[in-house]
Amino acid sequence: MPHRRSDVLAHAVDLLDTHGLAALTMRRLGAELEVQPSAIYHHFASKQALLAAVADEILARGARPRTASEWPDQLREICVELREAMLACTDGADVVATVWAFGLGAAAPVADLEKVLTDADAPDELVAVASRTLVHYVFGHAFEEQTARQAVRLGAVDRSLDSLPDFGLGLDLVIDGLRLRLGS
Amino acid sequence: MPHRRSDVLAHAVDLLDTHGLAALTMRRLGAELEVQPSAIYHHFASKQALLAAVADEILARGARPRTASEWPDQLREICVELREAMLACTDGADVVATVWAFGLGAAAPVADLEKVLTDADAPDELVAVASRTLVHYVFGHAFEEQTARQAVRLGAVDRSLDSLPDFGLGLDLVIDGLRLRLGS
DNA sequence: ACCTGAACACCGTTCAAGT
DNA sequence: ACCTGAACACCGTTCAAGT
Repeated sequence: MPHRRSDVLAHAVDLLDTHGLAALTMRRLGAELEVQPSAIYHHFASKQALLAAVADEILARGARPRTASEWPDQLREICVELREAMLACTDGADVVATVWAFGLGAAAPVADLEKVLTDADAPDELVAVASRTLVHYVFGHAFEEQTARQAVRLGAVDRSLDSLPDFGLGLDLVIDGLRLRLGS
Repeated sequence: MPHRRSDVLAHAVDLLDTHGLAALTMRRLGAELEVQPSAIYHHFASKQALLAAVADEILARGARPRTASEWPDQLREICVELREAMLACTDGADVVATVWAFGLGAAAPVADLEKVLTDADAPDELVAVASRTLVHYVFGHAFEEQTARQAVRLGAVDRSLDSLPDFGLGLDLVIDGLRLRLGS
């Protein structure tokens, strides 16, 4: 029976979560689907396009109802949701951050942050700086945490995980006088 | 005539800077050195080990005299130096951030930040949080900027570069009440 | 619409053997 | 100490052809 694009995508996320980014190859994915690698190109133009869809899917799966009413809380809510969506999938931070940096997908969180700031009547320039700075922090923190965990799990390295600070611990970002509270 | 480890490393950085991370393969590097790919394994245990050395070399080449006397300026000095070292080499941010996250190298900037904060009598916990937060910001910003530039240069994407905020523009980080000024 | 089969041009790594 | 040559087990992608 033929596969749909969504089947291919679901198997790709599965493969990523189960065996990591290195195992997410067109050939292994083909094997998983019991199909020739070339068949995947019917659904996705390239591996990059597949990864972009995977990144969006990781974010979609992490979506949660937003409850905060004040904009500083709304910003933190978006950051925490982004962070947890990425950490919920093996190598999720790597995939999402890379796809976003290439401008190929994973644009929703930044768009959401920008909307909150715009609605809060922040000046345009600050909207761009603040939302990017926030995702830089979230990506950096999540990527380090996830990578360090992997490295330790693989026994590749003896880095202590104790020194990894919790997310947002006591942290504020102040951009042009606007204070963005991340700490709990 | 035989090559030294330093020759191999220099050619690796060259290859990275000239043709990007995708071109930095053991086989191409071998060809560049007019040597079999397997010969590189005499100097480096693996490609990962080579990349770690490349990351350290990128940072070493970006080293500059430190002139600031106050600790907030010293922190910014380290961040700017790190940033510029990474941006000076094609895919430098990607290589340095990845090697650092894996705990395989590129540890000097964080160690320097920690030293400045320790000398400024910051409490231990804050030293760890603050220095990591700073590099997360620097890595995130540099990685996005470098990747976006590449994507545009390759014509892969039509992302506007205008919206990329300058580094540290009007930005302060406040961690447990300690204000770290990045903006100029 | 969805897939096969074969091919092309690559990878990192290992290892016995050479000088 | 430094390298060769050959092999192993892989990659992403293309494309004519099939159903």
